[in-house]
Amino acid sequence: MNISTRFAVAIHILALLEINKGDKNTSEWIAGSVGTNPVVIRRITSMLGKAGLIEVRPGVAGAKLARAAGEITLLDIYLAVDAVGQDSLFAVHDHPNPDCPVGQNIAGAILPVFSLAQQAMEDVLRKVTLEQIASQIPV
Amino acid sequence: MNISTRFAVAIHILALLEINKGDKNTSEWIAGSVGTNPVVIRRITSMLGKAGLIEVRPGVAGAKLARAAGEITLLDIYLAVDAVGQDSLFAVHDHPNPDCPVGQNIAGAILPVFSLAQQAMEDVLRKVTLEQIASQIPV
DNA sequence: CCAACTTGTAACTACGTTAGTTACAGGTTG
DNA sequence: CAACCTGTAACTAACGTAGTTACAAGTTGG
Repeated sequence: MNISTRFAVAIHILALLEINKGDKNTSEWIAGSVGTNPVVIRRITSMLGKAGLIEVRPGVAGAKLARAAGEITLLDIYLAVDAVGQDSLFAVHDHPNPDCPVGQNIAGAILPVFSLAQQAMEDVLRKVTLEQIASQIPV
Repeated sequence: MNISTRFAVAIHILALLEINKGDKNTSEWIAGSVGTNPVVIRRITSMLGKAGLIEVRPGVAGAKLARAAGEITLLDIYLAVDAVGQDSLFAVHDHPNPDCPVGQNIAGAILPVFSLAQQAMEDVLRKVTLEQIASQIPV
């Protein structure tokens, strides 16, 4: 299993908004760069808007960053598009047998490790800003 | 999206084998502790066997660890059960527009970060052994 | 040697998530 | 007011997971 392309597409969209400042970045135009359908873009910009990362208004073409690219981290984007859902990155089976010592204690033994592993991944994303990504794209 | 319970169930199975050394750990018995169907267990023990983590033989009840619990890491198990598939943990959209500077360069800009994030997560799993998990389960 | 048991695996179902699509309501603007 | 946009519902197809039944093939004790 892997994390949905929503996350990568969201980064793509925000990088576009940063680089094409001032132009009219309609969902149709963005879709042309991403290689998908405008509705897919609008679904994601809607999530980014609700998370406060961009400003979008119904009826008004385009969108723009709500704050500087240097102050938007990949973790912000990851959270905005619900990249791993509300659950943990790691799923644990629901009904271990409480009458078995292992069944009773396995969740308690592995959940802390799972949590640390997920945090380590998210910490990497927290340290990278949209500006750092955009700076790698030639104008 | 999250990592399949196969991973957590595999850890559960191996912890059982470590703790119930000597007993006959049939797939049916293990299924009782995990709270699932014996076939689900056999599917996973088959993967663990192919990865060389346990010894199983058709027709012979039970399974046992192929090496000491202190020498089996959670990363070994994670890889054995194909927890994130053969692809990266993070998916990237397939058809960005090569005629757009962003479309052309976005993958190159984000893949290294995705790779680092995945590695950070896997490094945590590498540092935890099955023995450490099993030691948290009272006998 | 055979009856009882086991593993390995195919095949099927049900479910949830994703991505793509069409359609349309409602906001905006020249 | 006409032309354009966003937001979102609804539907489809594809894919992975988990659970299940069924059965072939291996093993073992009496």
